[in-house]
Amino acid sequence: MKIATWNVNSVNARLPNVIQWLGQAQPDVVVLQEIKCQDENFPVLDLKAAGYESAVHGQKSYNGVAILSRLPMTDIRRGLPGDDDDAQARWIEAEIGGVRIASLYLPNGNPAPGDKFDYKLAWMERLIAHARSLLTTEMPVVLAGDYNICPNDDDVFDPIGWQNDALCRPESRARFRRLLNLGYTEAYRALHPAAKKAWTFWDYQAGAWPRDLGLRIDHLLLSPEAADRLSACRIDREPRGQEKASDHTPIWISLS
DNA sequence: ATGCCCGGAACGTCCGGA
Repeated sequence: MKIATWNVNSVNARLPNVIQWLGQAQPDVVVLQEIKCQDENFPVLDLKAAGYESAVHGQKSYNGVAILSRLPMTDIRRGLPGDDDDAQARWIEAEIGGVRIASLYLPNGNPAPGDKFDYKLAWMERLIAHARSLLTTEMPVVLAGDYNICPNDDDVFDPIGWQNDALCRPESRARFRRLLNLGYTEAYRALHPAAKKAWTFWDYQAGAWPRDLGLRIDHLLLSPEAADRLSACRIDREPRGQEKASDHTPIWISLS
């Protein structure tokens, strides 16, 4: 089972890139972030023609997450539990082929400190609580998406310059480590512990892509039952170099 | 380094992104 995550920075602006990549990479499941559209504007029919069913949790203009799957999806749940007043569409999960798979878009949190950083940290507390509860199902769990966290200094092109950014601050990293301490495995580092410049994001500005100044912020976290089946994890840089690219590129795992 | 870019909403520019 091949599972990918990709922050597409508007699914409608990115549709040709997404369709092409699906045909080339042949993932079974892709979780998307920043679809930037309401449910009724999600390109369900184009993706169905490409072989994928869609589960969507959209929002006007900002945020929005979705799951694309070649296999049937059941028990679809929208919204991260823990705050009924949270209107931001950043979480959707479904059961697919015996695996519970989530698409998450963790808040950016800048500027820090501030209200947005407080929201990020509070969202992470809810994520930790929900991730803990999912472990009790004894089903393989894959929590995939844009975490907006560089877990360590190797995951940012300029760790000193970014040390006070919400993506790198110790409060953000500490909560990410708490997720791992629950028993989750971060797939890329598990298989590539010493890899450098394994970026998944390059800013549109300042020539970040041609200069290879990036961040590693898109992650797949695996419960023990899923981690036991992890056989590959790769970052596919090719889509970032295309015309009209997203600022993120896909990262995928294979489960045996 | 956040001025540079990009998408959405909207139609002039601002917000959000990371």
